[in-house]
Amino acid sequence: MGAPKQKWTSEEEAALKAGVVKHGVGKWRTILKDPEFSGVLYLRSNVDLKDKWRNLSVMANGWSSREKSRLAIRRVHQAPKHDENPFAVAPFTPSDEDIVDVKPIQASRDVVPFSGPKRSIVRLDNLIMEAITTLKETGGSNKTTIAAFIEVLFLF
Amino acid sequence: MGAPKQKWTSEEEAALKAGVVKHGVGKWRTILKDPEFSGVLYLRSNVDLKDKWRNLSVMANGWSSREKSRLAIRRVHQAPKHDENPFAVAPFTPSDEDIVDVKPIQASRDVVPFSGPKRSIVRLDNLIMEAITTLKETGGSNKTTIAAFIEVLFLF
DNA sequence: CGCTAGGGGTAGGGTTCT
DNA sequence: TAGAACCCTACCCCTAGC
Repeated sequence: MGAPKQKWTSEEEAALKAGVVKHGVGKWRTILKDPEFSGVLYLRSNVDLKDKWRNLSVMANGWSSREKSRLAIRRVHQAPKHDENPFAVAPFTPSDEDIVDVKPIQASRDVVPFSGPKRSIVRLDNLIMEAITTLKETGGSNKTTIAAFIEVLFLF
Repeated sequence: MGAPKQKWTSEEEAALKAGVVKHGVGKWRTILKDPEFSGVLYLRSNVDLKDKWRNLSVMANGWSSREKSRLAIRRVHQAPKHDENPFAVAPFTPSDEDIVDVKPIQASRDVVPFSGPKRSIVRLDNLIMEAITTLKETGGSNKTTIAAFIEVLFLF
Protein backbone atom coordinates (compact mmCIF):
# COMPACT_ATOMS: atom_id res chain seq x y z
CA MET A 1 0.00 0.00 0.00
CA GLY A 2 1.95 2.91 1.27
CA ALA A 3 5.51 3.24 2.37
CA PRO A 4 7.19 0.32 4.16
CA LYS A 5 6.85 1.89 7.57
CA GLN A 6 10.26 2.75 8.75
CA LYS A 7 10.74 3.14 12.45
CA TRP A 8 12.72 6.05 13.73
CA THR A 9 16.10 5.28 15.18
CA SER A 10 17.38 7.08 18.23
CA GLU A 11 20.03 8.72 16.06
CA GLU A 12 17.38 10.16 13.82
CA GLU A 13 15.38 11.27 16.76
CA ALA A 14 18.36 12.99 18.28
CA ALA A 15 19.15 14.68 15.01
CA LEU A 16 15.61 15.92 14.79
CA LYS A 17 15.73 17.39 18.25
CA ALA A 18 19.04 19.03 17.61
CA GLY A 19 17.68 20.34 14.36
CA VAL A 20 14.73 21.90 16.12
CA VAL A 21 17.01 23.46 18.68
CA LYS A 22 19.15 24.90 15.94
CA HIS A 23 16.57 26.01 13.43
CA GLY A 24 13.32 26.05 15.33
CA VAL A 25 10.02 24.24 15.22
CA GLY A 26 8.46 24.23 11.79
CA LYS A 27 11.71 24.59 9.90
CA TRP A 28 11.59 21.02 8.67
CA ARG A 29 13.06 21.60 5.27
CA THR A 30 15.81 23.69 6.72
CA ILE A 31 16.71 21.00 9.21
CA LEU A 32 16.70 18.43 6.50
CA LYS A 33 19.09 20.42 4.35
CA ASP A 34 21.50 21.21 7.13
CA PRO A 35 24.64 19.16 6.45
CA GLU A 36 24.82 18.57 10.15
CA PHE A 37 21.70 16.44 10.06
CA SER A 38 21.19 15.42 6.47
CA GLY A 39 23.55 12.54 6.93
CA VAL A 40 21.28 11.02 9.51
CA LEU A 41 17.93 12.11 8.21
CA TYR A 42 18.46 11.57 4.52
CA LEU A 43 15.78 8.91 4.40
CA ARG A 44 13.19 11.26 5.83
CA SER A 45 11.08 13.92 4.23
CA ASN A 46 10.23 17.25 5.76
CA VAL A 47 6.75 15.96 6.38
CA ASP A 48 8.20 12.96 8.18
CA LEU A 49 10.08 15.30 10.45
CA LYS A 50 6.98 17.27 11.16
CA ASP A 51 5.00 14.13 11.95
CA LYS A 52 7.70 12.77 14.17
CA TRP A 53 7.94 15.99 16.09
CA ARG A 54 4.23 15.86 16.58
CA ASN A 55 4.53 12.42 18.10
CA LEU A 56 7.37 13.49 20.33
CA SER A 57 5.48 16.50 21.50
CA VAL A 58 2.53 14.42 22.48
CA MET A 59 4.76 12.11 24.42
CA ALA A 60 6.48 14.97 26.14
CA ASN A 61 3.40 16.42 27.73
CA GLY A 62 0.54 14.22 26.72
CA TRP A 63 0.80 12.12 29.82
CA SER A 64 -0.05 15.03 32.00
CA SER A 65 -3.06 17.08 31.23
CA ARG A 66 -3.34 20.69 30.22
CA GLU A 67 -1.93 22.33 27.16
CA LYS A 68 -3.19 19.77 24.73
CA SER A 69 -6.76 19.49 25.85
CA ARG A 70 -7.46 22.38 23.58
CA LEU A 71 -7.30 19.98 20.72
CA ALA A 72 -10.41 18.34 22.02
CA ILE A 73 -12.14 21.64 22.29
CA ARG A 74 -11.72 22.24 18.66
CA ARG A 75 -14.21 20.87 16.23
CA VAL A 76 -16.20 23.63 14.67
CA HIS A 77 -14.36 26.51 13.26
CA GLN A 78 -16.08 28.88 10.94
CA ALA A 79 -14.55 32.21 10.28
CA PRO A 80 -16.71 34.08 7.82
CA LYS A 81 -15.41 37.55 8.31
CA HIS A 82 -13.20 39.35 10.69
CA ASP A 83 -11.44 36.40 12.03
CA GLU A 84 -10.23 36.36 15.54
CA ASN A 85 -6.68 36.37 16.63
CA PRO A 86 -5.25 32.99 15.79
CA PHE A 87 -3.19 33.04 18.91
CA ALA A 88 -6.23 33.44 21.04
CA VAL A 89 -7.34 29.99 20.10
CA ALA A 90 -6.28 28.65 23.43
CA PRO A 91 -8.97 29.73 25.84
CA PHE A 92 -7.20 28.24 28.79
CA THR A 93 -7.72 30.10 31.98
CA PRO A 94 -4.47 31.76 32.93
CA SER A 95 -5.24 31.17 36.53
CA ASP A 96 -2.53 29.90 38.80
CA GLU A 97 -0.42 27.19 37.32
CA ASP A 98 0.44 28.21 33.86
CA ILE A 99 3.22 27.31 31.56
CA VAL A 100 5.36 30.03 32.87
CA ASP A 101 8.47 28.28 33.92
CA VAL A 102 9.99 24.94 33.24
CA LYS A 103 7.89 23.45 35.92
CA PRO A 104 4.99 21.65 34.26
CA ILE A 105 7.14 18.60 33.78
CA GLN A 106 6.81 17.83 37.38
CA ALA A 107 3.19 17.16 36.84
CA SER A 108 3.90 14.46 34.34
CA ARG A 109 5.91 12.53 36.83
CA ASP A 110 3.09 10.63 38.39
CA VAL A 111 1.96 8.66 35.42
CA VAL A 112 5.16 7.25 34.11
CA PRO A 113 5.33 3.62 33.06
CA PHE A 114 9.02 3.71 32.43
CA SER A 115 11.46 1.20 33.72
CA GLY A 116 14.25 2.25 36.02
CA PRO A 117 17.52 2.99 34.19
CA LYS A 118 16.69 5.59 31.56
CA ARG A 119 14.16 7.32 33.68
CA SER A 120 16.09 10.45 34.45
CA ILE A 121 17.29 10.78 30.94
CA VAL A 122 13.86 10.57 29.52
CA ARG A 123 12.69 13.03 32.06
CA LEU A 124 15.27 15.57 31.09
CA ASP A 125 14.52 14.88 27.51
CA ASN A 126 10.89 15.71 28.01
CA LEU A 127 11.80 18.74 29.98
CA ILE A 128 13.85 20.10 27.15
CA MET A 129 11.19 19.37 24.64
CA GLU A 130 8.53 21.02 26.65
CA ALA A 131 10.70 24.02 27.22
CA ILE A 132 11.49 24.43 23.58
CA THR A 133 7.93 23.97 22.51
CA THR A 134 6.74 26.43 25.07
CA LEU A 135 9.31 28.97 24.11
CA LYS A 136 8.35 28.68 20.51
CA GLU A 137 4.68 28.95 21.14
CA THR A 138 4.93 31.94 23.36
CA GLY A 139 6.65 34.02 20.79
CA GLY A 140 9.94 32.31 21.14
CA SER A 141 12.43 34.97 20.28
CA ASN A 142 14.47 34.10 23.26
CA LYS A 143 17.45 32.85 21.37
CA THR A 144 19.78 32.87 24.30
CA THR A 145 17.53 30.66 26.32
CA ILE A 146 17.25 28.23 23.48
CA ALA A 147 20.98 28.31 23.08
CA ALA A 148 21.32 27.36 26.69
CA PHE A 149 19.38 24.22 26.04
CA ILE A 150 21.73 23.17 23.34
CA GLU A 151 24.41 22.42 25.85
CA VAL A 152 22.08 20.40 27.96
CA LEU A 153 20.86 18.57 24.93
CA PHE A 154 24.27 17.39 23.98
CA LEU A 155 25.07 16.25 27.46
CA PHE A 156 23.43 13.04 26.46
CA MET B 1 5.19 33.95 10.75
CA GLY B 2 2.85 33.59 7.91
CA ALA B 3 -0.76 34.46 7.62
CA PRO B 4 -3.14 33.04 10.22
CA LYS B 5 -4.70 30.48 7.94
CA GLN B 6 -8.16 31.38 6.88
CA LYS B 7 -10.40 28.61 5.77
CA TRP B 8 -12.58 29.20 2.77
CA THR B 9 -16.27 29.44 3.45
CA SER B 10 -18.83 28.05 1.06
CA GLU B 11 -19.90 31.60 0.30
CA GLU B 12 -16.43 32.50 -0.79
CA GLU B 13 -16.16 29.37 -2.82
CA ALA B 14 -19.43 30.07 -4.53
CA ALA B 15 -18.34 33.61 -5.25
CA LEU B 16 -15.13 32.36 -6.75
CA LYS B 17 -16.94 29.94 -9.02
CA ALA B 18 -19.37 32.58 -10.07
CA GLY B 19 -16.49 34.93 -10.67
CA VAL B 20 -14.78 32.45 -12.91
CA VAL B 21 -17.95 31.90 -14.84
CA LYS B 22 -18.34 35.61 -15.31
CA HIS B 23 -14.79 36.72 -15.99
CA GLY B 24 -12.94 33.55 -16.85
CA VAL B 25 -10.13 31.51 -15.40
CA GLY B 26 -7.06 33.52 -14.60
CA LYS B 27 -8.81 36.83 -14.19
CA TRP B 28 -8.32 36.82 -10.46
CA ARG B 29 -7.81 40.50 -10.00
CA THR B 30 -10.81 41.24 -12.12
CA ILE B 31 -12.99 38.92 -10.10
CA LEU B 32 -11.72 40.47 -6.93
CA LYS B 33 -12.61 43.95 -8.06
CA ASP B 34 -16.04 43.06 -9.32
CA PRO B 35 -18.49 44.64 -6.87
CA GLU B 36 -20.55 41.51 -7.19
CA PHE B 37 -17.92 39.46 -5.43
CA SER B 38 -15.73 41.90 -3.59
CA GLY B 39 -18.13 41.90 -0.71
CA VAL B 40 -17.54 38.24 -0.13
CA LEU B 41 -13.94 37.95 -1.18
CA TYR B 42 -12.63 41.14 0.24
CA LEU B 43 -10.21 39.45 2.52
CA ARG B 44 -8.72 37.30 -0.20
CA SER B 45 -5.94 38.24 -2.56
CA ASN B 46 -5.79 37.49 -6.24
CA VAL B 47 -3.21 34.86 -5.43
CA ASP B 48 -5.55 33.31 -2.92
CA LEU B 49 -8.19 33.02 -5.60
CA LYS B 50 -5.75 31.39 -7.93
CA ASP B 51 -4.67 28.90 -5.30
CA LYS B 52 -8.19 28.04 -4.34
CA TRP B 53 -9.15 27.49 -7.93
CA ARG B 54 -6.21 25.17 -8.26
CA ASN B 55 -7.52 23.11 -5.38
CA LEU B 56 -10.98 23.01 -6.77
CA SER B 57 -9.70 21.89 -10.13
CA VAL B 58 -7.78 19.06 -8.57
CA MET B 59 -10.85 17.96 -6.74
CA ALA B 60 -12.91 18.02 -9.89
CA ASN B 61 -10.43 16.02 -11.88
CA GLY B 62 -8.18 13.56 -10.24
CA TRP B 63 -9.70 12.58 -7.02
CA SER B 64 -7.95 9.55 -5.74
CA SER B 65 -9.97 6.43 -5.27
CA ARG B 66 -9.32 6.64 -1.58
CA GLU B 67 -11.08 9.92 -1.44
CA LYS B 68 -14.05 8.46 -3.16
CA SER B 69 -14.27 5.76 -0.58
CA ARG B 70 -14.00 8.23 2.18
CA LEU B 71 -16.73 10.34 0.73
CA ALA B 72 -19.00 7.38 0.48
CA ILE B 73 -18.46 6.51 4.06
CA ARG B 74 -18.82 10.07 5.16
CA ARG B 75 -20.50 10.21 8.47
CA VAL B 76 -23.87 11.83 8.71
CA HIS B 77 -22.35 13.97 11.30
CA GLN B 78 -24.17 17.22 11.50
CA ALA B 79 -22.69 20.33 10.09
CA PRO B 80 -22.79 23.17 12.59
CA LYS B 81 -22.99 25.95 10.13
CA HIS B 82 -23.82 25.66 6.54
CA ASP B 83 -20.87 24.06 5.05
CA GLU B 84 -21.20 21.30 2.56
CA ASN B 85 -23.98 22.94 0.73
CA PRO B 86 -26.81 21.25 -1.06
CA PHE B 87 -24.81 20.64 -4.18
CA ALA B 88 -24.48 17.43 -2.41
CA VAL B 89 -25.02 14.70 -4.82
CA ALA B 90 -25.84 12.86 -7.89
CA PRO B 91 -25.73 9.42 -6.39
CA PHE B 92 -26.33 7.51 -9.54
CA THR B 93 -23.40 5.41 -10.47
CA PRO B 94 -21.23 6.87 -13.09
CA SER B 95 -21.06 4.43 -15.91
CA ASP B 96 -17.90 4.64 -17.89
CA GLU B 97 -17.97 7.77 -19.91
CA ASP B 98 -16.65 9.83 -17.14
CA ILE B 99 -13.65 11.92 -17.14
CA VAL B 100 -10.66 11.77 -19.27
CA ASP B 101 -7.42 10.71 -17.78
CA VAL B 102 -5.62 13.12 -15.67
CA LYS B 103 -2.81 11.76 -13.68
CA PRO B 104 -2.34 12.95 -10.15
CA ILE B 105 0.41 15.43 -9.81
CA GLN B 106 2.36 13.47 -7.39
CA ALA B 107 6.00 12.69 -7.00
CA SER B 108 6.07 10.01 -4.44
CA ARG B 109 9.44 9.05 -3.19
CA ASP B 110 8.43 5.47 -2.84
CA VAL B 111 6.36 2.96 -4.62
CA VAL B 112 3.79 4.24 -7.01
CA PRO B 113 1.59 1.27 -7.48
CA PHE B 114 -1.85 2.29 -8.39
CA SER B 115 -2.74 4.22 -11.43
CA GLY B 116 -6.01 2.90 -12.76
CA PRO B 117 -8.89 4.65 -14.43
CA LYS B 118 -9.86 7.92 -12.93
CA ARG B 119 -13.49 7.60 -12.34
CA SER B 120 -14.43 10.75 -10.65
CA ILE B 121 -17.45 11.19 -8.64
CA VAL B 122 -20.17 12.81 -10.54
CA ARG B 123 -21.07 15.75 -8.49
CA LEU B 124 -22.84 18.42 -10.32
CA ASP B 125 -20.50 21.14 -9.35
CA ASN B 126 -17.56 19.07 -10.37
CA LEU B 127 -19.05 18.58 -13.76
CA ILE B 128 -19.57 22.25 -14.13
CA MET B 129 -16.10 22.98 -13.04
CA GLU B 130 -14.66 20.49 -15.40
CA ALA B 131 -16.71 21.80 -18.22
CA ILE B 132 -15.66 25.33 -17.63
CA THR B 133 -12.05 24.43 -17.28
CA THR B 134 -12.13 22.35 -20.40
CA LEU B 135 -13.82 25.04 -22.35
CA LYS B 136 -11.28 27.54 -21.27
CA GLU B 137 -8.39 25.31 -22.06
CA THR B 138 -9.59 24.35 -25.48
CA GLY B 139 -9.85 27.84 -26.70
CA GLY B 140 -12.89 28.53 -24.67
CA SER B 141 -14.79 30.93 -26.80
CA ASN B 142 -17.98 29.04 -26.56
CA LYS B 143 -19.86 31.73 -24.79
CA THR B 144 -23.25 30.20 -25.22
CA THR B 145 -22.16 27.01 -23.61
CA ILE B 146 -20.70 28.86 -20.71
CA ALA B 147 -23.85 30.87 -20.42
CA ALA B 148 -25.75 27.63 -20.19
CA PHE B 149 -23.69 26.64 -17.27
CA ILE B 150 -24.42 29.83 -15.50
CA GLU B 151 -28.03 28.90 -15.22
CA VAL B 152 -27.17 25.52 -13.85
CA LEU B 153 -24.77 27.09 -11.46
CA PHE B 154 -27.39 29.30 -9.98
CA LEU B 155 -30.03 26.63 -9.87
CA PHE B 156 -28.97 25.93 -6.38
C1' DC C 1 5.60 47.57 -10.43
C1' DG C 2 1.12 44.75 -10.95
C1' DC C 3 -0.50 40.30 -12.18
C1' DT C 4 -0.62 35.33 -13.13
C1' DA C 5 1.30 30.69 -13.06
C1' DG C 6 3.58 27.37 -10.79
C1' DG C 7 6.87 25.47 -7.47
C1' DG C 8 7.45 24.86 -2.48
C1' DG C 9 6.68 24.52 2.28
C1' DT C 10 3.92 23.67 6.63
C1' DA C 11 -0.21 22.41 9.52
C1' DG C 12 -3.37 19.29 10.68
C1' DG C 13 -6.93 15.84 10.00
C1' DG C 14 -7.03 10.99 8.28
C1' DT C 15 -5.57 6.47 7.42
C1' DT C 16 -2.81 2.34 7.84
C1' DC C 17 -0.06 -0.78 10.29
C1' DT C 18 1.55 -2.85 14.40
C1' DT D 1 -7.75 0.54 21.87
C1' DA D 2 -3.58 2.93 21.25
C1' DG D 3 0.42 4.73 19.22
C1' DA D 4 3.72 5.36 15.48
C1' DA D 5 4.47 6.23 10.84
C1' DC D 6 2.61 7.76 6.70
C1' DC D 7 -0.89 10.08 3.47
C1' DC D 8 -3.61 13.90 1.63
C1' DT D 9 -4.84 18.13 0.95
C1' DA D 10 -5.91 23.22 2.40
C1' DC D 11 -3.72 27.16 2.63
C1' DC D 12 0.06 30.35 2.38
C1' DC D 13 4.68 32.23 0.48
C1' DC D 14 7.99 33.19 -3.14
C1' DT D 15 9.37 34.30 -7.60
C1' DA D 16 10.02 33.94 -12.63
C1' DG D 17 8.11 35.88 -16.56
C1' DC D 18 5.07 38.87 -18.94
